[in-house]
Amino acid sequence: MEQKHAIAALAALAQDSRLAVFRLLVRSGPAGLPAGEIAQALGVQPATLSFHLSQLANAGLVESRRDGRSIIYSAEVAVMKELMGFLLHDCCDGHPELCGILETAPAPAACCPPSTSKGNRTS
Amino acid sequence: MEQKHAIAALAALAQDSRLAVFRLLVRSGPAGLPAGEIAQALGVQPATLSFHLSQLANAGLVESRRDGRSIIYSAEVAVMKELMGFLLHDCCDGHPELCGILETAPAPAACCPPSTSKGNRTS
DNA sequence: TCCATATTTTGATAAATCACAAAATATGGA
DNA sequence: TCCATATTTTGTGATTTATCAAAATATGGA
Repeated sequence: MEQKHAIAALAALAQDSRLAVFRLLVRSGPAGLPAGEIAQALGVQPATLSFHLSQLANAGLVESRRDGRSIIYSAEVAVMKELMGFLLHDCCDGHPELCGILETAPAPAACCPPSTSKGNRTS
Repeated sequence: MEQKHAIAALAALAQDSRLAVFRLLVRSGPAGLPAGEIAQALGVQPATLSFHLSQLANAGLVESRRDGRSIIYSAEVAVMKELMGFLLHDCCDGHPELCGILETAPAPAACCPPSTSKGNRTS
């Protein structure tokens, strides 16, 4: 991932409606959601949502597929991983133990806490 | 982490100079770098850099400490982790295996590839 | 105290971004 | 084909953001 692409992704997420859209799509997984449902769930007008969805799509954070009259959007989680890698690239100049990022829960764990255990507190 | 804070962090990173600053500080680890060196390394004017550094600091992405006449900035990697967790919260509605995020290298691994092993099997 | 260095703050202009309304495009069914 | 539904595109005004120059603040040493 190059800087230009990273900026596009970050800028796409740095907006209230778009961040909400993305997180909603992350929750809905590969199945995704039609634009209409997203608009309804978030209470934004269809035209405004469409604007934001295209921003997210241009940044590669969501993908779309048509299903009849609806267009289903879903999150591209892999791009998020790339973004993370880019942001934290070569941390501590090859001595990652210095920043302690490996010692505590990594992003995926924070992302997907197992629904079975609730008493999950990070010390 | 709340949405407001996440937006602030994302917006702070969604800018060329600031993203470069942050990644430079990630590389320099807890030791950090004085503002002057950052300005020189990136070729931005001190006043402009100061503006960007305060944006990053307000977002909690960097911290500063004084060392004589210099002010040393360093990256707050922990905040990045929180941000990741927030962005990918409850992915796939409790079925993270669906998006495959757990199966490949997580963000920290991408961040800090162990210098010893390179065998990274991503399908 | 006085001066040089390091950094931040202020002020102003140019550019980018957001939200809404209205019109346009695409699909499915009668 | 014609119409209703779903989504996108276009146009506009208001807000935000980035950059530079100049002034202000803070620290260390003579």
